Amino acid sequence: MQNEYSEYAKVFKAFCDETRLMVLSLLQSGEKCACVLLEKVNVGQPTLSHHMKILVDSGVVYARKQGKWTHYSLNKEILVDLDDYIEKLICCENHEKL
Amino acid sequence: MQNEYSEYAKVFKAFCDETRLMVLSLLQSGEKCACVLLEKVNVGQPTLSHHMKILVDSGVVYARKQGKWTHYSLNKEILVDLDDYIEKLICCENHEKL
DNA sequence: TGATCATATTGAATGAAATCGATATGAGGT
DNA sequence: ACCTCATATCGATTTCATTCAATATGATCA
Repeated sequence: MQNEYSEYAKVFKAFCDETRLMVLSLLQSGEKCACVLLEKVNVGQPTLSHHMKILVDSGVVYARKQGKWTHYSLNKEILVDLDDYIEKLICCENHEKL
Repeated sequence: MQNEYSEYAKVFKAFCDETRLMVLSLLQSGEKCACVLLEKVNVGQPTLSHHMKILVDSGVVYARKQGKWTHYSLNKEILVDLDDYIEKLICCENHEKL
């Protein structure tokens, strides 16, 4: 099974972990650098870095390097796609292939 | 960290697996019994049953028993909640706590 | 009540994810 | 060149998920 579902499954994986959900929520108010995120989240620095990698690889978050810092922000386009995906599920029995 | 994020993380976990995404897509056109789902999905019967349990426990899918059969359908209310959750992330820097 | 069918559960194996301490990288400042 | 700071990677450990074969449950039917 190597289809479009595995693509979406990968994106949804970004949302499967509470630390990552918290990061996404923090990014909702705008771009943040890793050190700011680290203050708010209850994990160590290597663990946060691991989660940020998952978020970036899934496409949900952008990384922008500037000097020593890495600034993260939401990729709102992919969030709109996810929103559409879920809306199609909600939309009343229209028999359209997802 | 035992907060609202872990609640949503559990719901999003339903979407993390391609087999489960395929099931959700199949349910989009209406209620289906497990035997119908089993025909379409590339896993064995116990594995499908395991996935259906995850979907039901997360609240994304309803199970209705009728005689020998179990009929599954989407819980559209929780899908609307997810939709709202993602929309709040998209919505432009409004500083509202998620 | 015994057979059959649909589904659930159990137990075991294998694989993936989360976490952390230690260390590496690489930019800036002295 | 050296030191420091921010972040990334590595290696190991532990925990969690996926899968299947085997078996259990429980409804229907002969």
